Parts: sequence; C-alpha cells; structure tokens
Amino acid sequence: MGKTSSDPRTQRILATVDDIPIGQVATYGQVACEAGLPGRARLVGQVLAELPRGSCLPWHRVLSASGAISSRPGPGPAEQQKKLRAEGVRFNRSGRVNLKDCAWDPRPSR
DNA sequence: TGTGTGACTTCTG
DNA sequence: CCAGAAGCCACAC
Repeated sequence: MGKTSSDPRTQRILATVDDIPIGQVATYGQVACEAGLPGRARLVGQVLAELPRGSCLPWHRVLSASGAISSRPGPGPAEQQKKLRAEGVRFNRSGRVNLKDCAWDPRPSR
C-alpha cells in the first residue's frame, strides 16, 4: 500500500466525486473546490488517473471547465461518454456537454 | 536541487 | 474559437 491513496486530500476528492448525482456533471476545478482544495484541479485529475478500472466511483461525471471530456491515453474517454449518455447526458456536435443544463450544483443539497 | 510532465483553469489577444 | 502564458502541485529522474 502506501503512496498517497490514504492521503486525506485524496479521500476528500473521492468523497466529492462520489456525491455527484446521476445525470449531472462537475468540472475538475469544481470538485477540487468542493473538496476544500481550490485551485487544485490538476490534483483531481491525478487522483482520478490512479483509480482502478471498474471503480464504483462516478469518475465519468468529471469534465474539463469547457464541458469537454479530457483527453488521455486508453479507452477512458470513449467509455466516459458512453456512461454519461447512458445517464441521459446530451453531447453537442463538438463532443461537449452544456454545463448550463447538467452542471452539478451542490448548494441546494446543503 | 532542478527540470519536465500531466484526466486543469483562467486570462489575453 | 484557437494559441500562448502563467498559475498550480505531485511525482519521476
């Protein structure tokens, strides 16, 4: 074990991602902010990149600030869009999501 | 100790 | 809308 998988920051990031409702999405920056780590969007990406395949966490609901799926090697991007579409999230011709409609707003829940 | 890299964001032109 | 620059930080070398 070891590494930073047990780091409290990592735990908060994972807990925040786990709170994103079905059919809604959040940006890396938003997740970082909700996790108490404003300005640490890259850290969110780093943590998600370490997630094991088949994780029960809704990692696919995390998008870049433009509403696009972040590029990275592997089947991740395609799988992410497939999962989101299965939840009813609509993508435009540019492969982006209209954050105005499905962005997660945690405020009403608190 | 320094440099490069990356599932990022925001500001400028 | 696209490119570049700057800010950010963990990690590998």
